[in-house]
Amino acid sequence: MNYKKTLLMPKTNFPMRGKLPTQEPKRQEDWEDKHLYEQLTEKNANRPLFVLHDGPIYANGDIHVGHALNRILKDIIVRHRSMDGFNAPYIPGWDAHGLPIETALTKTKKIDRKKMTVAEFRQACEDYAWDQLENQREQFKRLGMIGDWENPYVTLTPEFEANQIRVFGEMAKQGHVYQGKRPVYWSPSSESALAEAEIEYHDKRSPSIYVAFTVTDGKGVLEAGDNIIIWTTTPWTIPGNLGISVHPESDYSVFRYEGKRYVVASKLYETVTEELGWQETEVLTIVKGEKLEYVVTRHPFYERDSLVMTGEHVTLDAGTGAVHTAPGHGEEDFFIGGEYGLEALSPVDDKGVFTEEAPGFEGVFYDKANKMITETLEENDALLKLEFMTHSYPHDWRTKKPVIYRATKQWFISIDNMREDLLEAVGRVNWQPKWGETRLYNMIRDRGDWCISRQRSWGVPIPVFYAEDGTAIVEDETVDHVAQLFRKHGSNIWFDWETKDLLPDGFTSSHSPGGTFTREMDIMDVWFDSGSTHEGVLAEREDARRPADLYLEGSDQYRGWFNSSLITGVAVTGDAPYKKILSHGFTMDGEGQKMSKSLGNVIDPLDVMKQMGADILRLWAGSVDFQADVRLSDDILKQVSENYRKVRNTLRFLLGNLADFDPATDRVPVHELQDMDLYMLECLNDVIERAQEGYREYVFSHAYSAIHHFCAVELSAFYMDVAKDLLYCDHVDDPRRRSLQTVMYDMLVAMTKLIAPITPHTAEETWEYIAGADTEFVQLADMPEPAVIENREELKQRWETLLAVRNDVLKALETAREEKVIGKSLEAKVTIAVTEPVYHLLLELEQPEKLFIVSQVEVQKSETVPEGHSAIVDVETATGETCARCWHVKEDVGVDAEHPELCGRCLAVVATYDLADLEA
RNA sequence: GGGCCUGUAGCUCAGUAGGUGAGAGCGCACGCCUGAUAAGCGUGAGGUCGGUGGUUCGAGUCCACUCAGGCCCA
Repeated sequence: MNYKKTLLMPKTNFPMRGKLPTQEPKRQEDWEDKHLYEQLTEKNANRPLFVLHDGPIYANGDIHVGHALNRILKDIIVRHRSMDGFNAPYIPGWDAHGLPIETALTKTKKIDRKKMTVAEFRQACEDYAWDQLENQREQFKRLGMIGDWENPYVTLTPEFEANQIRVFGEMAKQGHVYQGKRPVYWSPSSESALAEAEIEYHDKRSPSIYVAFTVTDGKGVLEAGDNIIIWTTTPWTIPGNLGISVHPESDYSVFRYEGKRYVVASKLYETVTEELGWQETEVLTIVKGEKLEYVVTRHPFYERDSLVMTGEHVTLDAGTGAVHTAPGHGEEDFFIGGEYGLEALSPVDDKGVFTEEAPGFEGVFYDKANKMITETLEENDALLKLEFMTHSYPHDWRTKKPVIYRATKQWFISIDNMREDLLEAVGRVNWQPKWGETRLYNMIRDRGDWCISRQRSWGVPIPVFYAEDGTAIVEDETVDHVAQLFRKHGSNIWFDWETKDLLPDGFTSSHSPGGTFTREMDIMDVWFDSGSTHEGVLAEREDARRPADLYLEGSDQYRGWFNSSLITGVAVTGDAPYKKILSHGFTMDGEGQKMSKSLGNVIDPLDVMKQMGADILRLWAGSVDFQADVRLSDDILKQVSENYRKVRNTLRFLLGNLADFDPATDRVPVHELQDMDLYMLECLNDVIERAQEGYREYVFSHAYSAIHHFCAVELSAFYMDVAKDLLYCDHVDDPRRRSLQTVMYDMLVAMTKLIAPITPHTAEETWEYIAGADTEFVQLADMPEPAVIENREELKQRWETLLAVRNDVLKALETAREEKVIGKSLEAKVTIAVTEPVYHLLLELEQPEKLFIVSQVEVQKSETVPEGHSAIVDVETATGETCARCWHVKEDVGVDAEHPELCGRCLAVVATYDLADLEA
């Protein structure tokens, strides 16, 4: 007869394969329909708050794998903390202002900015931003993220803008805000500043000139009358020249030509003299660049000094090694000039025409002035050579005309007067990894002032008014008023309303006797937007708190959000807006190289979710050491899928074998558990402790490996393999079986909870199948507590010894298999010789053959065992008949005539079943 | 060029405060099972711990340099 029907085989509808790509979206809909997030916050309402403050994502484009990594990590934290005794809200954030949106709009959509007002254009930007937000929101939800998706924070909302204005006002009040000059890309043809992204390079024909600057004070290194030679392709910037830069580490040659002395970098001496066509030159001496610092030369045609400075930016691959420096006409020039206290002289107006600050050239277009200036240089005997060359030069991407560097008035945040406070605040923050502190510290220590002006449209206006005499008005009264207006009407009014309507009623100023005012048209750097989230979100919302417990972003944000938030936070509250910074690395390809379209090694998270499922991507994120850079490739995903399968099948096996187990009635108390089951409960305790520590300390890979290792090694390869015989063959109510199931049930519940933060879809799916699960969603349950077990150490040692014996048995069985003595292990009888203490352990086992999954075991004492082994194992064919039901080879098979194929044990079990029922 | 970081088996990770032979899982190879079956089990082969040179009785673990990657600046 077929006794298979009398076996208690695993029974479950939990599918072996998850079909994640199609199942996950349904589950996500279910979460939404049943308001899982609201249920969660309600349930945790009275628990301590844990605020993970979300850094805003820029509202443009599809999410990439970096976003996915960042947000999955955050979701793991939120989900875990929510199950670990905290109220952990998640408010997703979007950065919705800024140039990329302007660019996307003008580029992809057919919008002609020139035909619309600023306010209209800004409205178009806002519409676009909301569309992008919607798209990204769906993609994040597809990742399985839990959070307040209906009420995210968005930097373009009136409340947020109002708060941002207040941050600005507070900083102004404390004297951190000032107006200064700084060179920016300027397009005379558009009469506006351009961003880097609006520049394209084309070939341009330019004059190339060598100019001599005569030394007036050689500082004991050079002689008055010596001539430092510079080279430039923009003669028109000579009126703005205030200095000459040399490299401190390079050598400079002083040489004689036709009675005059000249200076160039030694490395370029040959090329320069050749270029100038000078022969019979004579090198007189060589000076290191740093010695030339503070040498004074005379401007070639103005009555003013030109100072020699040293800078690392000076290169020796072209020119003379002495660089013409005009702080108002170049970024590097500006910075080095700043170090030496030079002003950003920029005698050019909006149209690119020289002002009276450039005597002799007033009213001349800069490009036209090139010739005049060159002639003036020649008249002053300073021009050594003129020729023309074609080179790559920045152009306005819209008008295709060349652009220039021009210093304009900008608003700055002064870092100098708050640097000490910032550095101290850095010291009070908890950093993970530890080096984050050094990194941000160095950055704050070395950073210059923060230029917050942007000559753009799509952003928060700088709330400054100007009086008739040009005085800037930044007062509490005006700033607060603007903030209130923005909160009510949005910031578009800044561009729509009359200036007087933006000022408080009856506002007057002694600087405006006529009572008229104008307003600043620059907007704020978007880093000011995101840097204000602690005010606009943490301080504003009921479900948040400042300082946040945690900020978690990619390591690029030390320069970005961590930085800007610190500055505004310290200014507004006196301290950092975060208690802890956790940072993650970047996602590289399988070889550790950065992903790029051209290399074709980019992995799209949307594809991964479509093909494998969000839980696979999440499991990847949970498995890697994210504090350094992480790798992602098809092979890595394949491996993650394999590991997922292992965990999933383990859960499935547990479910299947608990089909007849009702925890309410079938549970066995801990003190009545079989020893092996108790040991496994102890193993579960271990996993719980390790996984919990991994989650709590933000080392998810430890939680992941603890869970996976437990499934693969402890459960699948050992416990469940051994348990099958008892589960299948024993009587349903056999206490040994119920003991097993009790532990398996606890394992199932605990494991489902433990995987929930990383793979919520799979966890919730499993939860649905668990009989007696007391919450609707596992997310609403709490993390498992380790069971109370006595003599844990002793228990562990006992079983570790037994498992070591088992290893030796398995090896011996494999050898026997190779020698064709046996096939499956149940065909074997093993003789195990062990030392005294182990001998007793084995004897204490009621049925040692179960542990080794063999049919018969004989235990012997041995004085010694070979080094590295626990036992001497001999394998032979078991004696007797194979029981048709339990497949063990037994001597007592056939004792009952009615069931000649059964062993005594199976006979007893079968006797309790109504076989007729089973046949039917 | 500067600041910070990473580099242990094909892959993902462990390697405690320097000290018995460098580990795990996955993958791979070979085999078993066919009562977890597009599953399960076993055994095995894989590493000059990026490289070089030091410190030390002894270094994957400390120091210097170097190579390769990465983030942020210039």
